[in-house]
Formats: sequence, structure tokens, C-alpha cells
Amino acid sequence: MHGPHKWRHRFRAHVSRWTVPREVILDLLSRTSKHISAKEIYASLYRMYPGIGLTTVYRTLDLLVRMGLINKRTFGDGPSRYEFKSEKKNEHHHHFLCTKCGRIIDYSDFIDEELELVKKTEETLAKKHNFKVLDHNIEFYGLCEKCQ
Amino acid sequence: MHGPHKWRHRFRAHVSRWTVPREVILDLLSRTSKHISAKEIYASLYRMYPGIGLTTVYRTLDLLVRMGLINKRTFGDGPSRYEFKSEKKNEHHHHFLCTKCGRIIDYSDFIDEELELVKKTEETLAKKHNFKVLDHNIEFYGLCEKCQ
DNA sequence: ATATATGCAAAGGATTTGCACGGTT
DNA sequence: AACCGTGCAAATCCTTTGCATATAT
Repeated sequence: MHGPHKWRHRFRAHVSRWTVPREVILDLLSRTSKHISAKEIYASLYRMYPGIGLTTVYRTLDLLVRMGLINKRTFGDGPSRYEFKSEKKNEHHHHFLCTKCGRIIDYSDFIDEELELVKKTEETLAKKHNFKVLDHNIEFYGLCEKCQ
Repeated sequence: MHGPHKWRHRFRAHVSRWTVPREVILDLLSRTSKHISAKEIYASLYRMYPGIGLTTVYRTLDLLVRMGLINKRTFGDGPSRYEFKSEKKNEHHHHFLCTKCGRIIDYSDFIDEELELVKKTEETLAKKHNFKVLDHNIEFYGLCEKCQ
């Protein structure tokens, strides 16, 4: 019972309860543009909600992934990072990672061409190996401005 | 002192010593087509070389990556996986991962188109953000034949 | 009321580090 | 001989699990 919220009904449909930690975590994610780790979420929330444990953060993230509200990603080593799924279709983007400082930059150039490539590949994989492609990921590695 | 080996000189050039664990691990990798984890390497070698510790496997893999002989990859969760870099240029490939059973399938269709896309993106990133692109990775997720 | 969610502590898995010893150059 | 590499154990980091308690429905 924490007021109406635009995601509340989705929890209901998912046979999951609408709790403070879930509301707060989802809210933070929806307002965060970058990829964020479980520990970062925990730390961000700590001042306002010191009662929310890291375990709950992990469990909530898991749930949100299963509900399809967020994406889970792993960049090289380091912890898994989570990102809110944008409702806007054209916010699709890919990543560039600096292998030296770890910086992650989103870019969305050539999305059209990428999608075309993706489509072709999907078709081929489907025919050749009988796979069902559901998602894809394209990333570039190299050195950012500062690290060259 | 373990006989001549085609990689021995590269170790010398790298100011690194040519030891039994290094030779054996590199040999195994060069004969393995799939992505293999540190623990799997350790286990494979255990019967023949029970003296080689897991720590050495990790340190050797690290060295081989720095030498540019192998690639390190992380697929979703799970341990890092390593793959010998093929000398043949046209063995470049990408991956399809089954999100249910974890199976990884290599494919090399549309490599030409992918390379073109990569090239374009590299140029744009270089101009726009002053990045130096060194590598890339494209992967698809979905369900394999058995898991659909 | 009842099933689900939470927090804490402990366990787990992957990888790294400290250190004395052993092997390569 | 000098220095680098190795193995073992212990330490770390991220994530999951067990369990008693709190909370949403």
C-alpha cells in the first residue's frame, strides 16, 4: 500500500506483491540512464532507505528481469549491470567499452543497418539451425579519448 | 627445456619463460575449438599433469591474453571462457547463445556485412567521440532447437 | 489468515594475492 | 646466481541460500 503507481498492475499480473523495496528500486532504475550495478543501487538507496538489504536488491532485480522491465548485462568482468528498458522503440542502442578505464558509452548510429543485419542473421539462424532469436547485442572495444 | 615449439620465441620476446604449464595450457587451447573455462582447462590437464594448479592456469591465461594469443570472453554469468585466436583470418565468427540451456553456437554467416558495419561504426566513433576501436563482439540470444 | 517478501548471516563460486620454494635463463 | 614462475592457502568480490520475522493481499 504505497499509493498508485504505473507499474503496480504489472506486479499484480505477475502474482508479485507491490512492496516498498520494489517500488523504490524500480523507480530508481526508471530514472537512471546508465547501467547500474546491484551494489550501486543498494548504495544509492541507503541514505533514504537504510532498511533495504543488498539481498533484496538482487532478488528484485531478478524479478524485474523476469518481468521484462529491465535488462541485465555483463560487461567483461565486474558485476552485472542493469538498465531500464525504454518504452521508446528508437532508443535502442549499443555500447562502446574502453578496455583501459572501463568507461561505457552508448551510441545509436547505424541502428538501421544493424537491425537489417540482425534480421538477416535471425532468418539464417532460424533456417539453418532451427534457432529462435530473441535478442542481440553488439559492442565495440577500444580506447576512449583519455586513455589512448 | 621442453623441445622446440612454434610459440617459444614469442615468449622470449615477451620476456616470459617457457615453462611446462605454459606449454601445456597453450597446446590444449590451440587444439580446442570451443570456448573453455579455467576450471575446465585445469580438469583436462589434471590426469596428465596433476602438479599444475588452478592459480597457474589463471595466471597463464592472463599472460596469453596479454600476448594476444587467446581471447577472453564472458557469456552472461558463469566463468570467463577462453578461445585460441585462429591465424586464419576468415575464421572470424560470432555467437549465438541459448538462454535456456546455455549452449553456445558459433556462426560465420554475414561476416562481410558485419565487417562493413563494424568499419562504418569505427569511423563514426572515431570522429564523433575520438575513440579508437580495437575489437568488436556481436552475439544473439534466443532458444536453440531443443529448448524451444 | 496466509502466502510471499525481507533481512541477516552464512555459504558458494570465480578469481586474485601473499609468500616461500622451485625452475629457467 | 638472479629472477621469474609455481603451488598452496587465504583473501576478495559478487551472488545465492537458509531461515526466522515482517508484510501485502
